Amino acid sequence: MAMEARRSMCLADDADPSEVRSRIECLMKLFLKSLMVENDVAIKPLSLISRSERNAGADEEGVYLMDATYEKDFTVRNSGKSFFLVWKVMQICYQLLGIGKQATQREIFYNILSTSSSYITSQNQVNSAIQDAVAVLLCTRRSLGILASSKGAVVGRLVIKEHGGDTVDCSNLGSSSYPISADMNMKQHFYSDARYILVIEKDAIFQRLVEERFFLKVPCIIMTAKGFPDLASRALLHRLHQEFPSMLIFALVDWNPAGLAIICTYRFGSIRMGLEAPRYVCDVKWLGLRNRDALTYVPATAFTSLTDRDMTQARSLLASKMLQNHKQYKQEILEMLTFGQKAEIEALYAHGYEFLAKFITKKIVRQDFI
DNA sequence: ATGAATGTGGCTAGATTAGG
DNA sequence: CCTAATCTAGCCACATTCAT
Repeated sequence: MAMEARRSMCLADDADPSEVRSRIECLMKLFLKSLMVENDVAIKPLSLISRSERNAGADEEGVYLMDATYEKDFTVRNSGKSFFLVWKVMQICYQLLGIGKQATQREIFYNILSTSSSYITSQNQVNSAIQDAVAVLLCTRRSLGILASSKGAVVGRLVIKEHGGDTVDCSNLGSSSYPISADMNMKQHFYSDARYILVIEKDAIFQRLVEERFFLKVPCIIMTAKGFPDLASRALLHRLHQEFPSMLIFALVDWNPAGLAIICTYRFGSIRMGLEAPRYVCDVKWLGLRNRDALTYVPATAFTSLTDRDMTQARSLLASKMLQNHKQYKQEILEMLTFGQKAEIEALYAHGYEFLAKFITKKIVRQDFI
């Protein structure tokens, strides 16, 4: 305990390209030096911030990592591949930064596939190598020139002025929405007269609200990441939160453990990306569906039983560090476990298609969120 | 031809297992 | 204890296959 208390919070820098490049050069020099020591040739291991639960902490602001490290050693059996991939990622990033370009995870995957295909079998390996690179260099993915590709969309009372000069009014897109692009970085300017930001779990529900032009009735910005939030959507929400700190942010998710997990990812971030988590989190409120909503509005036939997996996820959420100070969230999930059932947002359609908008409006007016 | 069912892939988180 | 490697799960988009 005393050991942990002494550990300090660790954060990845948003360093500029030359700084990142010099960190990579520095590592490479140390690596080469280790090979040239007379009578004691050795391959220097890489030192990374540990992304294990033990090295994580959580406070009101969200998840963070402390400074415990581990060594990724080329000479240890089974570690060679992952050791190589981290270097490979750093090499690609070094080149990207040199020419001032950026690439998505997917592009980096194909890049490695085309040059060193025997080292990888799936994108997952490259993704974790990228996270390892962040943990070695202590700089953000963005500063490495890695873009987070996105599946999210945004609509409503938001005007986006591109750096180049193009202006998009997200309240005037007809029945379409504005895709959250991978490089929504610090260059755009945002203008808005909204009072709320609505984060919707499911695209189908999002589309319904777009169709009804819900943002005309309630002054809001509506966004969705279409399922589990990707980094780009989280980054946009974080940015909007900073631009418009007075706007309240609400999340509308299914009434199941995964719904809360989605809220937690927006609200607290994740341990895996703990070094960057503080750059993505924002104060999301849980609007619905919650226990009382489900019991009040969801017809009995629309409930389904919690699966083993749901219950595992629920228990893991209850035990997680980030929820320890959030009694209300824990209470909700406990009640869900007791009830043993779950329900989807679509279940509200039992009261007609217009009910969804009424439901959301009522919840906001009554300040019924946690 | 049309629309439903099925499969694949991309993204995320987390669980599991083997091994030190 | 720890990590690496591999799976699973949920979400969606998109493509393919299958039955009408």
